Amino acid sequence: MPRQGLTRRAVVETAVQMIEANGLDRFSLRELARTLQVKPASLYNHVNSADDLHTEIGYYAIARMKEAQLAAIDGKTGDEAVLALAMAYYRFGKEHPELYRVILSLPMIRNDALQTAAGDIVEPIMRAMDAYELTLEQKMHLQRVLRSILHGFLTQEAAGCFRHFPVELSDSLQMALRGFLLLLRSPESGARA
Amino acid sequence: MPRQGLTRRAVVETAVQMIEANGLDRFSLRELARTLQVKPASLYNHVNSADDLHTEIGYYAIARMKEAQLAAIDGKTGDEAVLALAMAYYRFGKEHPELYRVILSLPMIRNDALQTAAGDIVEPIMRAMDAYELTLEQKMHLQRVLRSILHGFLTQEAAGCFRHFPVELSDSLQMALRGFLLLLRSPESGARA
DNA sequence: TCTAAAATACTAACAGTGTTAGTTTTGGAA
DNA sequence: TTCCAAAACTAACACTGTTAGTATTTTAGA
Repeated sequence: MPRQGLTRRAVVETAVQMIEANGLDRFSLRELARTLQVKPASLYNHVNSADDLHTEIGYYAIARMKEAQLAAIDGKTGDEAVLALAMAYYRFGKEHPELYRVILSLPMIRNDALQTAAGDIVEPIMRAMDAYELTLEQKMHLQRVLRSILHGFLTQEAAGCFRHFPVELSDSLQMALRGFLLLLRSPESGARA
Repeated sequence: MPRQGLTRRAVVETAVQMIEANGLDRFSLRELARTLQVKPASLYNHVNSADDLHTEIGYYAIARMKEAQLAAIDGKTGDEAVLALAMAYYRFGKEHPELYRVILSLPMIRNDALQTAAGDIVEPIMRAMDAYELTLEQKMHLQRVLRSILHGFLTQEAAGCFRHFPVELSDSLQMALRGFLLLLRSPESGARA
């Protein structure tokens, strides 16, 4: 049959497009194959398994997220950088909910590549905290705290857990971030902006 | 054929047992039917769909979680109550990771029953903040903040996002909670223990 | 108590999923 | 031009949830 000229890259990219358009739930290898005008089995020439593809999409998503965050903090320092990073993180989750779902469904434990991908998520946050006089250990704790806040907020908002209460979502997020800034300069973590 | 005497309740409970034992991923209606010594189609006499069962398991999980939290804050007030609640929330997520996954995979938007279930998650947190002089609106914001922190921490830890950094997990959590306590008594939220 | 109705379990099948083995076609390099 | 490896194919398997239609068993009413 006429060769489609598929590549691993093309497979991943159209998969991303389909997931962003129709959602992760409605995505399947068969639909992907149909879109690429190929039989399902042919995908296995470019991808080892559905899991493999899933992981690859995760790498792609993490790269885009890191990009957005680095761009957001560019030229900023201190609280301004931290807030800019936080909002960039939040915005990515809101604007690419399906890609964000892919990221958080990655089992980061499995292999080394995933570990370094996890590092890519951390890097912009660490950089945003550059200006603070904190030990590396403190920064690592704080980075976990900020990610918890942002990730928890995003996923609960997406799941609808924050509905039905007639108070502004953005105010809640602002309050959470204010708490993080308090932590950044609180005595026990020994920071100065 | 000999009737098994199944009830909706029994179906849900063995489903919970199977999920806690083998994980949510390995769970299926066919396995459930086999465990109950029944053909798959027979389950539909007690359950409308896999989704329906999933929702019912969610109710069960939320009830157990609420229980644990109310027990934890019993007789406590102020910071002590808040910290006890937070640790109970965290502990539930650690000890029942699969049930916790069921809870967070519930689309809380869908129907009214799920909305009230979402209320069950909120109630213990609101009660833990009883002693603080806060407006209802402030408490609602703060409740969202605390849930974000705890949920975000739990899911990222479970996904392995916190590995590979040689700093204590519990210290990170403690720092996050310290930040929340700071927020509780910060001027802008106008609280006093 | 006997009968009608409702509940329960069944068989058989469908459409969907990912995946594999084995086969054919194709494009490019020797 | 031949030959080989890559890429596409067909056909099938095992699994998923789900439905329609059919027995059987229990329950409720006359």
